[in-house]
Amino acid sequence: MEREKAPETAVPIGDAARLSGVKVPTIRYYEQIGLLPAPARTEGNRRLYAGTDLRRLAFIRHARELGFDVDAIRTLLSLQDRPEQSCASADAIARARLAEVRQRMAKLKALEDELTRMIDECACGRVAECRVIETLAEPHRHGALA
Amino acid sequence: MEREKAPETAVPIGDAARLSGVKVPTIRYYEQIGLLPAPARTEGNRRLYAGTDLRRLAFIRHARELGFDVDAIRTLLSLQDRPEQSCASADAIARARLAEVRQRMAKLKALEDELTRMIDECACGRVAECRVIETLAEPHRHGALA
DNA sequence: TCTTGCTCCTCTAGCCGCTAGAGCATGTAG
DNA sequence: CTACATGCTCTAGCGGCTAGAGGAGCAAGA
Repeated sequence: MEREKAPETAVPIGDAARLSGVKVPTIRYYEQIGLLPAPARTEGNRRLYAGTDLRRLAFIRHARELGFDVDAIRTLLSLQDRPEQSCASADAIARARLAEVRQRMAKLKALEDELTRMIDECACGRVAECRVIETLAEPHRHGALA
Repeated sequence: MEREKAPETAVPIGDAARLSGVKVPTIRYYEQIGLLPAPARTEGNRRLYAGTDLRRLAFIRHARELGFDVDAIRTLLSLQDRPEQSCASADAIARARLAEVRQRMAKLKALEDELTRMIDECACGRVAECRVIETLAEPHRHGALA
C-alpha cells in the first residue's frame, strides 16, 4: 500500500508560499536566519514543506502581521515547542507589544491632528501662504524627547 | 577671551545638532544625500551652519517626525524654495500622508483589539492552554488579503 | 525526442534611514 | 604643553526583507 502520496504530505516552496501567504524569497530568508527549520529536500534538491512547516510559517506570518519582531517570534516559537512551561513569557511579550501598539497609535493620532490642521488651514494658494509648508517650518521643541 | 558667541552667525555641527534636535551623523547624512546643502567651512575644514541651514534642518526634522519620507521632504523643500508657486503639490503630499496615517491607525486598532483579546483570554497557565500562542497559530485568511 | 516555459536553486547586492566605529585632524581649557 | 572634546572622512552594519543574475530540474506538448 503506497499511501506515501497523501495530498497534504509535502509541498514545494511555491505552494508553501501560496498556502501560507509568505513570499518565496521570504521563506528562504526565514530558513536562513533560523526562524524556520530547513525542510526536507527532493532528489532534485527542492525544498519540501510538510504540515508542521506550513503551520509554523502561518504562525510566523501572523505574528509578523501583529508587528512582533523576529526576536520575539523566536521566543514565541520556542515557547510553542515546549508546551509544559508557563506561558508567562508569551504573555509578557504580547503585553509589551500591546504597549508599543498603543504608544504608536497615540503618536499617529497626534500626527493625524497636525496633518489635518495643516491641510484644513491651507488656503491652497501660493506656497508663501501655505500652512502645510509653514507648519513644518515652525520651530518645534525637541529638547527632551526625540 | 570672552569672545561672544554672536547668535546670528554660524555654528559648528555639534551646536547645530543641539539646536535642531538632529544628531550629528544624521546631519552629515542629510548633506550626503543632498537634503541639506553643504554648508560653509572654517579654515580647519569644519562645517559652519547659518540660520537658514538651521531652519532647514528643523523643517526636515519636523517633517520626519510627521513620517514624511526623504523624497517627500525633498519635494516640500523645493516648494519652500519657490514661494511663488501654487502649493497644490504640498497639499497633495500632506493629504497622501494623512491617508497613510489613517490606514496605519486602522491597522493598529485591529492589532490592539487582537492583542487585547489574546492577553485577556490567556489564563496564564501552561503554554498548552495559552491563548497568546494559540491565537498566533490559528490559520488566517490571506488569499484575498486581509 | 526535443523544446518550451515554468518552478526552483544559490548567490550577491540593494532598499531605507540612519547608526556605529576606525583612525586621524583640529580647537580649546588649564 | 598637554588633555580632551569636537570635528573630519570613510566604511560597514542594522532589520526585514526584495530583486536580480545565472543556472538546474521537470512536466507537457509538438
